[in-house]
Amino acid sequence: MPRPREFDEQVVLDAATERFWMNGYEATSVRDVADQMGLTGASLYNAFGDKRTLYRVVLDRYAKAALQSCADAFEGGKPPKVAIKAFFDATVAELLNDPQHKGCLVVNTSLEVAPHDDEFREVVKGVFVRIEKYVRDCIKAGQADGSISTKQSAADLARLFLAAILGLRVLARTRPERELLTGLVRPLLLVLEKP
Amino acid sequence: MPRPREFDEQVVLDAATERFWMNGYEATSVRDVADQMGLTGASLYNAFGDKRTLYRVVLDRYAKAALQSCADAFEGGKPPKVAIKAFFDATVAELLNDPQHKGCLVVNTSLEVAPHDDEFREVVKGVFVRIEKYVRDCIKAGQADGSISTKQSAADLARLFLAAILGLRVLARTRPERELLTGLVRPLLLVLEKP
DNA sequence: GATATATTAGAACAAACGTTCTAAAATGCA
DNA sequence: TGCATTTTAGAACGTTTGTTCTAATATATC
Repeated sequence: MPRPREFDEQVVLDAATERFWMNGYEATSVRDVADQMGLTGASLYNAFGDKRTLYRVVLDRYAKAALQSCADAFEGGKPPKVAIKAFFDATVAELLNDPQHKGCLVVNTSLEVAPHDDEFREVVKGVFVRIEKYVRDCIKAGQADGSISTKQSAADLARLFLAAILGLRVLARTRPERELLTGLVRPLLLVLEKP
Repeated sequence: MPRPREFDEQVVLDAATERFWMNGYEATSVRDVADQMGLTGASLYNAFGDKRTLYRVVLDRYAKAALQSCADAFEGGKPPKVAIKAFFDATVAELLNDPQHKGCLVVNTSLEVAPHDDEFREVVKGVFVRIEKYVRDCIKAGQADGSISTKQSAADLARLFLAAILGLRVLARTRPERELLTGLVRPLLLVLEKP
């Protein structure tokens, strides 16, 4: 029987996530990420394959967690408008609570690696589509129970909210100012109100 | 007197822009960009300094052009709401007309290089702040002449519009679908209407 | 306790990176 | 015409890259 691993897979993957998230894919060398994980290069390759495969694992884990927090926000049985407001409040809080202003790994990936890698493009696209769907279903429920205006289609409203979520996550990297992020959410929520 | 240059500076800078814009900073090698410019490595270093300095020139040129098109949209004397709608229509058209879906070089830079380079961070920040100001001044004018609702502050509305612009430019890279981009603009413009 | 098996550490690899050097080529002014 | 100066082309520089190889190490079963 083999010699057992000396590391905890979840712990070292958290470390790898941190490094890629902070520095980006290209700017992070295998030695960088291996050091942060506390592994030697050979152990990293043995356990996770090459750099790209490791990044894929890291991104999948991150995406899964992100979508889970979406599910928590939108499937908790809260009234639609409350759920949406809570989701944005949580997003803003999360972005402001990160002292390193790493933004969102999926958004970062969508601009850095997805453009020249179809597989990663599909991962990113899938996350965006799913977020959009969570929001759209929530808005539809609100329109059905009369709490949300039907002046605009749920599809278009969800599209706008998706764009705002991405815009938030871009701004959080360059201008992580509380007033900016909280301020833009205020008029956004207004589009849900009836005239 | 010196031997004259064989290349047109504006032409080769356009070529460099294309390459960096398409591939990103880290994923573009000096040989890549020199080939696209039609220059040898030595000529490139002689004329523009190192890779980072060249990227800085490229980004500055791009930012200047982007802000000029903002000025054109917002300082043409059009009624505020018309100007804003025209600006978004032009943005969407520009993003959809690019078959390579390169998005926006400033936004790309804001996530790839700005996070670990203070100088570039300031450039990106400056562009975002200026765009926000164009929009804010336009909205203020609309609120003053009564054509735009005063229910939300011009500051917050401009923040939302800035986030939407950035969201548009992120989405255009992964999901360059006309219905998505035009659809999200519809409810956005609604927040300007009076109740 | 010996064997089989997987992990480890660190050296080693070729390729690609950003950058600089060497010489030849080309110009305007003396 | 020749001098001074700059650009050019392409080889060359030392690093760093992603990846693999070589041994030595450590365990679970026999």
